[in-house]
Amino acid sequence: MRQSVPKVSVPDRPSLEGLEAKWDRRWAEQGIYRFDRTRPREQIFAIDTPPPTVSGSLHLGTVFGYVQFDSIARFWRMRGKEVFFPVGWDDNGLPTVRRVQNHYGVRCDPSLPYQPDAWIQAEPGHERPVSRRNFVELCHELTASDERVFEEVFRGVGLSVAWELVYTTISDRSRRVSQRAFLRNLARGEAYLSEAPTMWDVDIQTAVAQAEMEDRPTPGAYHRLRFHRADGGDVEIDTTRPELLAACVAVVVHPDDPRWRDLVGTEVRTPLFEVGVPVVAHPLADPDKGTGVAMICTFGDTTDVVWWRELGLPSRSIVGRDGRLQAERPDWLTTEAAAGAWAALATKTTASARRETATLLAASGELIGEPRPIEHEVRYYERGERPLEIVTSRQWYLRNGARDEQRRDALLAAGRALSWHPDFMRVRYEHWVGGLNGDWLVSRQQVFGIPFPVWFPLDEEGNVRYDQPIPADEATLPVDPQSDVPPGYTESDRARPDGFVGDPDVMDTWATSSLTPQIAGSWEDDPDLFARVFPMDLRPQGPEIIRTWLFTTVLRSQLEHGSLPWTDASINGWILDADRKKMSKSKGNVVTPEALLHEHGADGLRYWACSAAPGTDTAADPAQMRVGRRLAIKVLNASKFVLSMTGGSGEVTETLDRSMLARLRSTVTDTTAAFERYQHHQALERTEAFFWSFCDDYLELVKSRAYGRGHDQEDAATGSARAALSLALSVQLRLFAPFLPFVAEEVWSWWQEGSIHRAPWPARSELDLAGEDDLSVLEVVAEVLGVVRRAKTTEKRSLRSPVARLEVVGGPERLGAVDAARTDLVAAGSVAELVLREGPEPETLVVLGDASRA
RNA sequence: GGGCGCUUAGCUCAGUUGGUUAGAGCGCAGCCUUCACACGGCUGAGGUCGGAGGUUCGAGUCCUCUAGCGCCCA
Repeated sequence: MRQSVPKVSVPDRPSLEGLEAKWDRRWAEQGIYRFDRTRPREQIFAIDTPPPTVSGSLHLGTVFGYVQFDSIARFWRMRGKEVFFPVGWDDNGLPTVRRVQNHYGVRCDPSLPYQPDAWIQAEPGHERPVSRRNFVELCHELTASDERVFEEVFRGVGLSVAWELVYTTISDRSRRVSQRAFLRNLARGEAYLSEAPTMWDVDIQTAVAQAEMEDRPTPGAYHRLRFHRADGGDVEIDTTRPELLAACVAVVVHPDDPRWRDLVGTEVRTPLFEVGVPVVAHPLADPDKGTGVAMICTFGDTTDVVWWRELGLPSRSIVGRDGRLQAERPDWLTTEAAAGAWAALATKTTASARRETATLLAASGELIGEPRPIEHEVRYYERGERPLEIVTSRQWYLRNGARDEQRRDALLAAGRALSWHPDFMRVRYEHWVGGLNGDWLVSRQQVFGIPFPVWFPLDEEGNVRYDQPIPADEATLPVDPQSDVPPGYTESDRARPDGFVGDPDVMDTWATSSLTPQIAGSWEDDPDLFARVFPMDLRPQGPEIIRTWLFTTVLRSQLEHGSLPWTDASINGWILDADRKKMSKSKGNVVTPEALLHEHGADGLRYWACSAAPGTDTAADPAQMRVGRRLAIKVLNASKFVLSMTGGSGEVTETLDRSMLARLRSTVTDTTAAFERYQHHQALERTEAFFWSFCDDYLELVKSRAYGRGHDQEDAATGSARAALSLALSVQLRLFAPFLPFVAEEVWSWWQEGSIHRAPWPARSELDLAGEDDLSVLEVVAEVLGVVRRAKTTEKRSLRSPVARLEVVGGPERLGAVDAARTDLVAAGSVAELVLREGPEPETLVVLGDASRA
């Protein structure tokens, strides 16, 4: 076991200042993290990284997650794998639209003409209308500058990203991949167009998918309405949505409810509008709610949709896409009273129509009592501000197993085949897949997004033939059907009878994000690359997007490739603020990564992130970052010390040295196993624990010998210490490299060639120790040294003060261990006389020297 | 209402397949300065692992019930 030491160049006062900038620049110059695409698949570790949503600032949670799996990436790279570590920016869709509106103070008005050389200044707070194309240009402009800011942060925290692989979700490549995948879904019958009731955001004016909805407690009120029976009696019905009375198509009771059995099959008349509606029975009617009778409207909530569909009821829609009651009187309102009531409600928003309806009902005597205020859960778009309405519209859907048991089972099997870290996250996937209640609605009515690559023919009367979509030719992708022309037509055919129209909708952002492996791997554009990286190894992501990003990626991969997109998924936890509250902009408790990076340094911030277990919610704790920074400084100083004692070369012969290396060897084993199980926090903890005992005990014990005091410079014992120190430092720096890449690289550069981040991961074989002697020596001697220190501290002496007599009592093993390190122990403790005595109980007795000589 | 997770020292958290006196850091207390480190070092005090019951030779670690918190889905 020989360790040859090359030239060493250690700064006088090592410091963390400036390391980030220095090494980021050198890594870029030397292409340390560049992806070598010539390597075969089995030598590649491919990561499907989450593209952060491009907005004003990078969320700390994004940095937290990225740092964690960067440590994994660095481990595998040192392990000899070529790591495919791309990064993408999600700059497509509503968040970008919103940001552009707010940043520039503009809104998109598609009716305006394009202004080619418009110079639009940022005037937040305004709402200046601009053309669609000008708006899209602003989207590109702003996201490009946001992305530069994001990249700076990512570089600042030392992510080992292959920057040549960067992609954006609005780029031509992403458009091409999204559109191609959609065309294939369409060709295989997995995508279809359907006109159906749809959850609709009335402000943003777009359809919303199940995955993007959430329930929020919202104030409402029960109104008790008087419906009229044919025999002259009344039926009382509670509703929270009286404004939908004109849309009432039936009233419903539970089939087993004895109170209303006679009513079923009869007809009742609605209040105000005097429309006859049937009384029907359905098990979803809750006898305990209100009077046990509910009105069915088209559509007040999703239960209405179920009743409407299952009972074959007619459609009487009155709410428009703008969330207002329609202007013209519905043709089923025929009486004079009905017309009068409608006139008072037309064009009102649902909220004000609700109040007006209550007034009208009170006046007609058909409102019983006062409305009773309640708070109930109401469905919203997660980015929206008003409750969702249900409107009927034509949308694209993708089959996701909700209506197909075989497909659903296949998706559940995929979830079981995937390795989850932590494992319990799998349950969230299974519940989501098991609870899907409809196919995936992928179309959105928005300005900025990836258009559907289809057109529709018009018949001789100018009607759109939605049943005969014209798909784009794959070779022409990406296309914009608003400006491009379908095969076999010319631009002059647009919007003419016997001509065509382009599909005006864009895809849901998840319809693109679900294809990140295909985008990053250049599916079809670069088949050689794709074959080398797909299926990938790891999908790291946050827990909140299991039902969206993770599920949809599995779905698309299964539809297109019939395989899982990756073998492992690692789910990181939430970031909470110091008070353990979830960080959010509205609470004003968001801490920016830039500020933390500036204050604690990259390695300090990384230490905090890597200390957290996968899947565990974690507080943004500055104290933990300070600890990390302190560790990095300690690495600098301890390394400087170690390197001051190396020189020449030697062989590790001393038992104490061998004992230290044996412990390091088991640290390497544990750390490697932890990384292989995606338990980066355990790897860090083991490495750190070894390092501190290395500094506190081994360095203290060995430094006198390593200096060569009282020996010739080339003494074998000195040579042994120096070789062991040198080897231990090399191994420890490499163990720290995934967590503290800057300080590890800095120290490495003092005495080694090349980057530590391409150096081999420490192997047990480097620490192969011949011989069978007792390797617990360090443990025993460190314990004795601890007793000596305690004695000095208790007596308030300096640790350098002399010990007159040190007596160690114990069995032969204990005494043998102490004897093996006798010289080191005596030197480290300033011991005048060391006595070993056999005895039944281990004991250590310290007699301090004369205090005056201390 | 269903599901998942968490509950370990004052605080923030580790604790792998159940196995010797339950670990770390912060904070706290005391001590030590200049020959690696004051952006420091050493030493110490402090938990019986939310509660109850069970399985076991043995449980923080498995099972049942229960309380509180968080998240997801109804």
